[in-house]
Amino acid sequence: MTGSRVRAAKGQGGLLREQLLDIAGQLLEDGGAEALTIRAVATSAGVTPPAVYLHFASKRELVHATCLRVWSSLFTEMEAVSQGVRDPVTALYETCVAYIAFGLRHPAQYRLVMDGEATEASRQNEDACFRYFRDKVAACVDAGVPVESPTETARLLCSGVHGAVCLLIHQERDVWPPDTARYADRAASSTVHGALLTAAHAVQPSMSTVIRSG
Amino acid sequence: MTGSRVRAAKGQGGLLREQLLDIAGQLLEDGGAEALTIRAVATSAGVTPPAVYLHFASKRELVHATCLRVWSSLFTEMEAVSQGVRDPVTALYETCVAYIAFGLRHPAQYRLVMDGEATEASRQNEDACFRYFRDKVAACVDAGVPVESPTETARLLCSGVHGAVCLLIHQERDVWPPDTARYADRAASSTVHGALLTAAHAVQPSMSTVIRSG
DNA sequence: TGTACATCAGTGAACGCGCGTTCACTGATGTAC
DNA sequence: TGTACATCAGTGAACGCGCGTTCACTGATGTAC
Repeated sequence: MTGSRVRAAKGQGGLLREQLLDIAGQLLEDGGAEALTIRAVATSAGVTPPAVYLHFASKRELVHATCLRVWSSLFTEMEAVSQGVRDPVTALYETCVAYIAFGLRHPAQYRLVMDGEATEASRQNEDACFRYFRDKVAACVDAGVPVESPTETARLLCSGVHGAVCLLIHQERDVWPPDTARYADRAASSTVHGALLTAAHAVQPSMSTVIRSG
Repeated sequence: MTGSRVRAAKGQGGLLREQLLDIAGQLLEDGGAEALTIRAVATSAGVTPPAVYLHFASKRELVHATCLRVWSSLFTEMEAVSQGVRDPVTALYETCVAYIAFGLRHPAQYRLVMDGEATEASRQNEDACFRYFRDKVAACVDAGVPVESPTETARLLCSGVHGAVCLLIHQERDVWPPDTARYADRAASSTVHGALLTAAHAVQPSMSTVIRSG
């Protein structure tokens, strides 16, 4: 792809590492997980495949490093939206919207970190994500929202936003749904409502409980 | 695996087709999607790889036929649980539980049909699944549950149950959560609550709306 | 200031692997005469 | 009743493919003397 690359200066071999990660992200974005191969990354960087092994011990490590970048972006975006939001339930809602929006903007990246093989670091990041939601729930509890188990509630939230992302990623983009932002909104709303309501009184839904709620 | 297979009688070549599909399902169950190869299916059936091509034109068609079987099982199980349930919201809830339970019982199959490449038939089945949920929502509407858009609500339901399945599939089985049945229950409850509540008054959640609901 | 040397960022060719798939062939079995 | 033949369910060996990875090598550059 590139072709005209100048060899890095003596102490600057590490530059290629960053470049390779940039390219890995781009390949992922353009062609999904199966487009992310050592050969493609190397070629696109204007370098031969063995050069990749100067910076990553294996493909696994390249993928792993790519995943860490994705997690990092996700956390950054989630933290940004709830800054300065007073109402903790609204903050939780905004966090969900940010999560869903991130997944939709970077579908291949999202799939990679969620469906990829479970390394120790990936498990730690998933855990951090879960804890992030749980802390947001705890803030709601502090503000008086009735929640039996913040842990269980956080799981419901993770499940809800993940499902919303999956469903939208899976669809052909231009066909469905007509309004992505609206869908993300509704999905986040549904997730928060459902999780907190279920957390408040752990009962199976029936017509009476739902109608009363409406 | 098998080894001692007797060649099918003259008119009975089709028997192998069914056997191959059985084996494909088993391989999927045991080793996930990447264990499903022409060679593995053939070997496990006690037959050579080219024999598979007597019954399937390509690997793609074998996978496709496997997917159709999975969809069929899912539909059967969903239809079974809501038979004879009076309360339409409860019926909807039971349908969600059945969906989630199916996904947890057949994780590899579930992933294959959901994440696999989109053929025309797979799109039709997804659509049928979506319509199934929408019909259940329509039944709620008929019974007086306030729902702005059954279509949008059905999407939220699909999203919710899908997320619940994904999250549980993704975890190591014995580690989390402690009680799978309870989780399925809560996730279904949360999904139905959230979807119907969001459908009733399409607002973003805030502390006031949630506390009033609880 | 000149020169030998170690270091470092790469190259080029090749390896083995498992995969889907193809092709020419085989051997049993029902059927027509 | 016997025999030639078409049919059909397979076999066995091989193909090309792209992949991750390895190995011996190269050529520029900073550094020690």
